[in-house]
Formats: sequence, C-alpha cells, structure tokens
Amino acid sequence: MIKLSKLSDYAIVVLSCLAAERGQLQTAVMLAQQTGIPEPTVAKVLKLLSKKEIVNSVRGVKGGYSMTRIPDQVTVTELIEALEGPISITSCADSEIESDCHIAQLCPMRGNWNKVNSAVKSALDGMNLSDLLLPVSPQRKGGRA
Amino acid sequence: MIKLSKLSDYAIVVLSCLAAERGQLQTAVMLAQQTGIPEPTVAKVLKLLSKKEIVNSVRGVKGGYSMTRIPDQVTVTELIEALEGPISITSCADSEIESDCHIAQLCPMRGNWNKVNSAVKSALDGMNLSDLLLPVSPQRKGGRA
DNA sequence: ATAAACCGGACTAATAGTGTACGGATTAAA
DNA sequence: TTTAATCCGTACACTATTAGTCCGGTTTAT
Ligand code: FES
Ligand code: FES
Repeated sequence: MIKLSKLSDYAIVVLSCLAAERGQLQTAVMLAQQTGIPEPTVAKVLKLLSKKEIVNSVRGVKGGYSMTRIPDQVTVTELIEALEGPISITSCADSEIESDCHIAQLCPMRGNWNKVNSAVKSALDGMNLSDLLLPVSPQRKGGRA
Repeated sequence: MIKLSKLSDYAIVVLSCLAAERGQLQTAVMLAQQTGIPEPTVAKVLKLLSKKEIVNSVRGVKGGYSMTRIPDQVTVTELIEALEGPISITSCADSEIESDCHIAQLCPMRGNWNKVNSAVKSALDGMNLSDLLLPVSPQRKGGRA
C-alpha cells in the first residue's frame, strides 16, 4: 500500500510542538500532553529522532528535547529515514542487496526499481519539515483542542 | 519502511514476459514457468493487472493474457496502484479520509502529508513500464536462465 | 541522596502482506 | 453436447511487520 508507518506521522506532530518553542527544552511528558499521543509512543519517536540528530536531548532533571535546526533544514527524506529506516521501494531495490529476492536469477529487471527508488527519494529530498507544519503556527500550546 | 509489496515486483517480471510477445496470448501457467514465480501467485498478479486494464484477459480454452498497450503507455503509478491500491503515504493523507486518525482534532498538520503524497505520485507518474524493463529485451524466452 | 528525565532494548498484541486453494463461469474443440 | 482449458472471485492460513508498552539503567539538578 506504499504508505509509511504512523510513527512518522506522530513525529511531525511532535516536531511541530517542538518547533513552536525552538530553543526551549520540552519533556516527553509535556509533548505527550500537548499532542494527545500516548507518552511511551512520544518517547519512542523522540528517541528515534534524536538518534538522527533531528532533535537534541538533554538528560537529567531539567532535561528534555529541543530541535537542533530550523525546520527548513530538515528534509522529509531525513525524517522518514529516521522513523522508518532506509527508503527502499522493494526488497531488491536497495543498493546491491538482492539477497532476499528468490527470483533474482531470472529476473529481467533486477535492480531497475532503483530508478523508481531514486525518483521517490529526490522528490522527498525536495521537501522539508516546514512544508509540513501547518500555517497554524501561533496557536495556544497548553490546552488540548 | 516505505516499500511496496512483492506483488508489484512480480508484476514487472510478468509484464516483461508479456511485453516481449506483445499481441500474443500467454496463459498464467506459461508465465509462471517462464518467470519461476509460483502459478497461483502469477494468477493473482494477472488478475489485479487485468482489473486495471493493464493486461487484457481472454477466457476459455485458448485463453490467456496479453498487454493492452505498449510499455511506454503504462505509468509506474498505474502499476503500483493496480497492485497495492491507492498511493497514500499516511492514514490521513488520502483525500479527506482522516477518520482513522485519532489525533486529527489536535493535529497541527492535518493533511499536510498530502503534499508529500503528490510529490511522490508525480515522481511516479513521470516513469513508465519501459523504464523498468531491462535493456535485456531480446533474450530467449523458453528456457529458465 | 533523591528524583526527574532520557536511554536502550525487549516484549505482546494488532495489523498487513504472502501465498494457496476452491468452486464457479466462459469458451474452443472433440 | 460434453469435455477440458482457462480465467474469475473470494476466502483462508501463515508469516512478517508495525504499534504500543514496559522495565531496568544512566545522567544530572537540587
Ligand atoms: S525481482 Fe528481485 S531482482 Fe528482480
Ligand atoms: S496525524 Fe492524522 S490528521 Fe494529523
């Protein structure tokens, strides 16, 4: 169905909150309350994002998360790869890893999905986080809806 | 992981065989033998393709399948949608169907994945089946490898 | 020392995808 | 008219992936 997981979706939501208060540290709990996403899930998303250095994490008592860059500097490709792993359209599309394709020997287009793959990837490279943040930036941030 | 299912992959393989003998009818069994893909699976792929009129099916004793158009006339978008259903990057990306998103009320980018979605779709629209058929067109077709 | 907060990984349940099977419909040919 | 080849549609079991949660460990301000 060529869709990505919900985690990416959540990530955008969480990042929106973070982007609204750039520089400020916000804890996972705070973000969970603002977004309505369950806390453990928010934590998971944040962990993934920090691994790819899209957000910055500070441990310890006054810790929390903040964005490392402005939204324009975060490509959609980065986001998706942080949440879902490398973008590869098919099992045998990735670089040269055709191992798990059991018909590779007689496949007439071995690896040609790569073209599709890079087409998609460059489409994604052309977009960044600020394209995804709604023009609803200055909204109140404490309440629920 | 933003990848599509194996069925799409198989579809290309099967279509390659079909494209090599354009106009000729070929049965699911023949195609299965040529491709090495199990027959029931080939049949499934063919059914999906015929539903979207990418291949033409003829029933009855001398029946079989053939391509309806030349490969240049079949976009990758069509192919993928035939095999995997509509291309929608997230649950709430499709037109206006945000029903299954339980945080839609407070989501700051409700539906903005649509931008990503159309970027991907147009990348895919720009490619067609002949881009995926390897330059190995005039190969013998009876044997296995 | 204590408590707030992140880190890493493991675990379970739910969902989606893979591959197969079966009964039915259609049609050329015997 | 009967038969057999062939597609059609759907339904099913099996497997892989994803979603969501939990827990013990580490860091750090007070
Ligand atoms: S389908 Fe895997 S190599 Fe072609
Ligand atoms: S995440 Fe679904 S509407 Fe925003």
